[in-house]
Amino acid sequence: MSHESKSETQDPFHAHDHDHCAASVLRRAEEQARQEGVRLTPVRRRVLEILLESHRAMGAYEVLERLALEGFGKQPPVAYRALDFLVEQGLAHRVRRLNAYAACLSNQRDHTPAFLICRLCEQVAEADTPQMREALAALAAAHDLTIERSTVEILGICARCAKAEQAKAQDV
Amino acid sequence: MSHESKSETQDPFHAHDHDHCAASVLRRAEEQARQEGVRLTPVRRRVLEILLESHRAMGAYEVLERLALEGFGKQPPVAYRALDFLVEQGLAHRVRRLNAYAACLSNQRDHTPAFLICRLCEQVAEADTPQMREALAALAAAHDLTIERSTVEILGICARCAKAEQAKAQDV
DNA sequence: GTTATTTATGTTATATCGTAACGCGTCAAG
DNA sequence: CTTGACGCGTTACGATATAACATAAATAAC
Repeated sequence: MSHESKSETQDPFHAHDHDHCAASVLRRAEEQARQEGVRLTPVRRRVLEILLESHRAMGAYEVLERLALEGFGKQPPVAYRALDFLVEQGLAHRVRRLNAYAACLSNQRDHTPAFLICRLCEQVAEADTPQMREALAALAAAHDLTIERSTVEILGICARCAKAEQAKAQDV
Repeated sequence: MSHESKSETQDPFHAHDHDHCAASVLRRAEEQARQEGVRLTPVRRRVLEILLESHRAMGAYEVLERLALEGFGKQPPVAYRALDFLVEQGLAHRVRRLNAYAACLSNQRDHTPAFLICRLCEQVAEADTPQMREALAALAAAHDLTIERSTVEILGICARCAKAEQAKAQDV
């Protein structure tokens, strides 16, 4: 198995070493928790692992179902609290268009990436470019608004799914 | 009353002729409905008017309450349907961060503006710049994603509220 | 080491947001 | 003047999210 992945810019829409990518996020989570004096408890860690199983964004209730099966609490706050913790720590992100959560794949502590969402396979990629940061800053400046948080989400169809769709259309 | 407003880029965070701004949107709505062969029925028109009363984004149930008081239906679908219609026609936008809706203040038929939201006064401005469009396109291209829809929302504090906060702090 | 304090987990209950499905009325086309 | 599409209203429900409180575990104070 090749380890060519630059853990900086994982892109689920293209081939990557997922085991490596998941493990590296978990390692970072542990280290970060130690450093910041917060606790990566079993539920919290497990939720992160669950999110890391795929690059799909998962709804809170979907996560909760998994937790319940594994002997954790069965009520919504259990999932929401763990997810909120992960989001606060920058270990996961909330994808508003989907009312769902995805593990953070970057190494940066405080970043507000853009999300690229494939409507068909539901995979989510994050991206953080200077160009976008500048565009956001320019907008805010033009309106005299002090930025506190920003949301950038792009919904579309990834290359892999586009190709698959085309193939399907040909078959008919 | 001065009519200096360029109906292209209304900015609720700064002084503008609101009556003019609301009236011009309604005029556009009527014309557009005629042209596209869709009907701006009483409920639909009223919802647009309600949204236009302020530059705040309103929740569906908030709109519904108003409709109920005025003798329209009292059940959620009444509000959601009218709002969906307005969004489809590009006469209103959905602000995802707030789970709420705001009247469209631009004249463009199909546009996907960025939203600037003040956390304190809850006013919402829309903005559509080439720089942002390019940043979005670049992101999508970099990930081989075909854009279908995009969401850009900036939450912060507008100049007016920032000033007010400062004044309050001084008083203490 | 024991006690006090904080933090986390689990619960019940409820709020908030959104939609499916159906019946009736209205309007425009033939 | 009928028929078919559309819109409005309803009931009922599903999905998402949070408040409030009890218990247990971890950390801090003594």
